[in-house]
Amino acid sequence: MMEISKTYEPKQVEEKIYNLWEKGEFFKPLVKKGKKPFVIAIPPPNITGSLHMGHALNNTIQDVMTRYYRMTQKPTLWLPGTDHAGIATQNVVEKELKKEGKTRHDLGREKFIKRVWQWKEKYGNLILDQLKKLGCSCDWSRTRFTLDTDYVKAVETAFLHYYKKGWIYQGPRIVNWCPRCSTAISDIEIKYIPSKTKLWYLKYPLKNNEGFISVATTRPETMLGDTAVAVSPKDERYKNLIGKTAILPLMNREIPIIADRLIDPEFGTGAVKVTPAHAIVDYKMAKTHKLGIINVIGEDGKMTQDAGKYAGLNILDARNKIIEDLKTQNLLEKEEDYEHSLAVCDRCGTPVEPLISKQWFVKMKKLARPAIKVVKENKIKFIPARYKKIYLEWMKNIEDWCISRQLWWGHKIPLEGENDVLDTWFSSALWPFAILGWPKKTKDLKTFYPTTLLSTAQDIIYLWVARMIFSSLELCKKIPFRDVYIHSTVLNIEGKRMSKSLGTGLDPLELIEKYGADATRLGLLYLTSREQQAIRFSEDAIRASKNFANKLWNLNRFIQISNKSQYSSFKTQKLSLADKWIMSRLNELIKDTTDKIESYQMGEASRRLYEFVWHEYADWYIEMSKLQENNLNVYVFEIILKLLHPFMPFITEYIWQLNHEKETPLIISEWPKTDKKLINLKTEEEFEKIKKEITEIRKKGGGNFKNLAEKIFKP
RNA sequence: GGGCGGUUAGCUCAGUUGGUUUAGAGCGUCACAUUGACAUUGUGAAGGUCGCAGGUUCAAAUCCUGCACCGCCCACCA
Repeated sequence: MMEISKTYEPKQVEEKIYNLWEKGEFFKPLVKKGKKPFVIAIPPPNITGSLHMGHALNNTIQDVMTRYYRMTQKPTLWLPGTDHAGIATQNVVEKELKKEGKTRHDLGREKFIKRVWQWKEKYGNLILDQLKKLGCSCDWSRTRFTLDTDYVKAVETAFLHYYKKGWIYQGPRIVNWCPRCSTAISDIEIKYIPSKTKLWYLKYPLKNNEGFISVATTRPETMLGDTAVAVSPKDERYKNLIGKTAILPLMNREIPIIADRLIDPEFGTGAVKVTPAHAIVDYKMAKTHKLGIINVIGEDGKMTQDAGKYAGLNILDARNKIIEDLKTQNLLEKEEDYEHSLAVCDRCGTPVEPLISKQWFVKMKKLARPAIKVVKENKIKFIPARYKKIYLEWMKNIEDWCISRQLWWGHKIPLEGENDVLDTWFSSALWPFAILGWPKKTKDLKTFYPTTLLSTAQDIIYLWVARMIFSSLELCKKIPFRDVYIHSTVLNIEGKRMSKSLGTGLDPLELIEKYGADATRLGLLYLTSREQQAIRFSEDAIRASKNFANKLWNLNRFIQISNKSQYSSFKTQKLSLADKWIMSRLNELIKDTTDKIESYQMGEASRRLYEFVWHEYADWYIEMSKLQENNLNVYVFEIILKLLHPFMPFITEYIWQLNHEKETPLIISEWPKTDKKLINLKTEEEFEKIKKEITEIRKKGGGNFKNLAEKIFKP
């Protein structure tokens, strides 16, 4: 090592160092007897995905934890992989086909699936390569995919297990239907967007010419399937109408007027049309009041034969026609502008159509009970703790889970003659144990299950976290993980969600390119704090971290080229006040960093490290070492490299390698231990006083440091 | 409609169980500095009635109540 460049160049270092780690197989766990392993199953990114800021943060967090525990010499395993992502992937490939002027039906099921696999081979590992650029130390030899042969076995086993227990049943039942994806979707795959529409007030004549009852609706086209009118039992206005009969206009069908507590007397006229086939609440009322159920909208989004003369029309045309017809019959009382939340498909944004369909469901009651218990009793801990309440609330009110999807890409439902596939999340729910070999009793499963930590985003708690918990408890009789860490959402500087489609996204790979992986990682963490629900991304933090990397680089340069002698061994009796001070501060730092990492306060840890390295070690100790006979520069610096390694793995390893070429690489070196005897608050106080005196002298424009130097440097 | 988080220097954020006479950091701004690494630097400075209104306390950015604004999640607003 002759010449070292004046600035740190991440690009020349990162790939080289990553290859060195992979070659050395340091990402594989070293299993030692009697040592409890630390294990993370990665939230498998969709094969359609590319790294976004949320991934960058979440995987940095996981890598910090992994690298830290690896250095504490625990057997440490971070399991990677990808998710086949049913709807998402199918949509992407369908879009590709569309460019060729084809639909999936032109290809047929078999050829289409083949095509998706081709797509997967080509692009499916892109995101894993991006994780490598970030520095993630996953055990790539254990990479899994949710449609691997073994994984398919696991899914089948799980399905049959539930089936044999009688917990799986088939509809018909009302489901959320996406007409564009032409599949059922679950409640949590819906999102709501604000939408401007009209509220139409329709007049339904009462039998025997006794007048009218008015109902308000945003969906007049569904009236064709009405089988009742409902009012609140508390509503005085309608008391005498309950039990009477109304005539459904346009269809001339007699329908009862019922009372149900689900009706809010404040809304509209207080009377509501009941369409059990096309509204979830109405379906519930139909069950309690034993009402008829009439399908007037089909799975293709068009009016069915039961819609009479409107059959075959699409929804909007039918709506307009019906409004027109009601107007001519003088049955439209009024219409007003109305804003409400429109339910749309989370994947494609198409308005969701609730309809009756034959689907597969998992009964949730019995699965939920133990999943509530383990969280209530803190067998599984949520961090931040507030998510515990959110989880429990959802689990307590859980509905049966619609697990069939009318897609081609996914796990086929094991049953004769079934064409449907399973909800992607049914397979993701098995992730932490399926990737370790379940249902086979593998060595890995025995050694590494249950896992230690699940780190993920808050929007996935129900969709995924909850389902892993009940699946594992039922199928493995074990919790899937001990801690659930919910990281902050990364917003842009305006406080808006980062999103590619909104143009508010920022590509972490560009940041890595521009500032280096270490700076990207440290900068992101620097912005976070454990309890924070959201953080605003600011490129300044990444830029500052890049400068910090450079500072570290130059600290090394200085230490290497300075010809000061180093203390060969560390002996307390010979130390100067400055030495005692830095040792005291250093040992406090070791303790703080350790505590903060273990309690998921990585933002705090990174800020603390930054502060110490730059403003205590560099600005004071290194500066003073220039005046002192012997010093502890190297000793302190090597501990700093270790403490920083989980946060900035590339630069720390590189510097370490420059100085320790043939020794143990930093990645598997031993995490430093605190020596409490060296923490001395009196020394620190004394030193702080001198720092203040020096600052005062500087303010006055310099002066004589001789007396102070005596105090500081004399051993 | 319910639940939750936030509101501290121009910007992004710290501030541990309420208490070291001047509330911290990074970025930005200003002044000065090239004397053993780093100008991606060093030294120093300016900049805050801690969202608003009450309350508890000897003492509140920190606890309580109400309100406002921003954001997130949930929900059967027809």
